[in-house]
Amino acid sequence: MSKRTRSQSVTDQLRELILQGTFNPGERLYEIPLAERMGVSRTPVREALNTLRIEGLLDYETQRGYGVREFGTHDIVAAYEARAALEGLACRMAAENGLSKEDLAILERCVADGDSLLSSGKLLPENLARYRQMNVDFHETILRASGARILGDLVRQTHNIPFASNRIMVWDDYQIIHRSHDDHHRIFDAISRRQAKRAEALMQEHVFFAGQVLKKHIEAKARIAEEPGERG
Amino acid sequence: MSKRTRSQSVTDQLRELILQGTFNPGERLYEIPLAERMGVSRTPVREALNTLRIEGLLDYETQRGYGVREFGTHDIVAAYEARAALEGLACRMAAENGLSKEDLAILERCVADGDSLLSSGKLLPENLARYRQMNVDFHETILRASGARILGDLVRQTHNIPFASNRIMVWDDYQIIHRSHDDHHRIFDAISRRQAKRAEALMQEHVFFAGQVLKKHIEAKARIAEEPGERG
DNA sequence: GGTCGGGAGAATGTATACATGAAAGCGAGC
DNA sequence: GCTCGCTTTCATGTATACATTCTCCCGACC
Repeated sequence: MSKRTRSQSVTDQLRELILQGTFNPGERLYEIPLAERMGVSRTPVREALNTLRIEGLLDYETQRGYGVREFGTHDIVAAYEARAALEGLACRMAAENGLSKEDLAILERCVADGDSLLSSGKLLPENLARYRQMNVDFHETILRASGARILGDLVRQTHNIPFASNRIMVWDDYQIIHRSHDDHHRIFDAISRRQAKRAEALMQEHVFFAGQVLKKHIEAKARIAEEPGERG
Repeated sequence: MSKRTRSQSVTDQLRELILQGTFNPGERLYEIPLAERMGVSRTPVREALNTLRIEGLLDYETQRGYGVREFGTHDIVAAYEARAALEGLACRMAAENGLSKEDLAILERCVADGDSLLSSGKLLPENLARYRQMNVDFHETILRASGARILGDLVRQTHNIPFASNRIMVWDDYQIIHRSHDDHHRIFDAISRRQAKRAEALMQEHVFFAGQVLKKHIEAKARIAEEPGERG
């Protein structure tokens, strides 16, 4: 593919580290140690820090440097609500405008691929990556088909929250995945028939629901992590 | 206030230049001429270009530099639709959570100030800046009161489109301004009474309508600019 | 003993030199 | 005459040296 600069590489690495929770919330990030860790000079590191600040992952104060922004369940839910509103809007616009043959084919393909991957009654671990890719393709195609580049830009930003990325999913419940893929069926149907309002409502609910699932997942995890210490 | 770095200063200057339409759509921006023009080295210019790229004002390709992104009426309308969805969501969340005494007081004050500035039956030119500030305060207070920092971040991005900033308004029609301020009255009422859904709908319409007004304004301008040449 | 002020150290901000890669023009060969 | 490829030129990418400012600590003065 296309060659990437050190800046881009460092940005991606650092973003990944932050999204994975490598750093503590509020932890300060110093340029020089980061540069040494990444094996580059301060220049690409500074560009990466600036980039991630604008993407909303870092806090910054003039002459005082960068710190990892703190996120709570509240922020994650809000990000999903925003994403639901934005993707719902994109879905409506796409349905109103009508999709190109090519985009319709991509969506149809996504739906069919999902059917196939889920046909065994569960999602096999070796199919995880393909399912995830299918999901990303589905959503990005609709965003693109909306004809409004800004919507994609904004949605991408809602992924820049730890745990909120569309690459993160709760995989342990087949029922939930199945329902989610059923949403795709219905969204595809609504878009094909140019039922704009229905398409919008379906997409809103689809994304909102994913956020609720993730929220419960995180809260359950937090409960498990806390409980062992205390006892009744 | 706080001291600003050259990078921040250059970023703000450059953003302003682009939003004002100083550069032609698609025009390439070279680092060295820009640096000379701004009286700084390439370093702050590069940071500014990177920042504005992420903000969505510039296009960029590796090893090929930056260009001014092209925007059409379509993009502006889409930005307003996105903003309507996001601010509507923020408004609903604010109404659901309930506002602090201080925030309620700010909104009340904004409404009263607007009444006062419009009481003469028109908006005097010398009151323009104050009205504009009032409008910004009103919207930002609600965004803050939503409790979701990401919503403010996203909305700010929708302003980063030429002509789409909340600082731009169509001032030549008192009726429209009056109606817009009447929206503020009703939004304040809905938020005070914790009528979340009503607050959301009002804010959506408030922003959407502003976008439509702006669209007509731009189209009218374009028509005037083109017509003199042809005669039928 | 507490507080204010100065200085040392360190981190960020900026400039500049150097490296890398892209694009365009010129020349040679087909 | 056209095309391919080399070379030159210039813009971007990166490293590094230097400037500025913040922070923290220590000492003097109240």
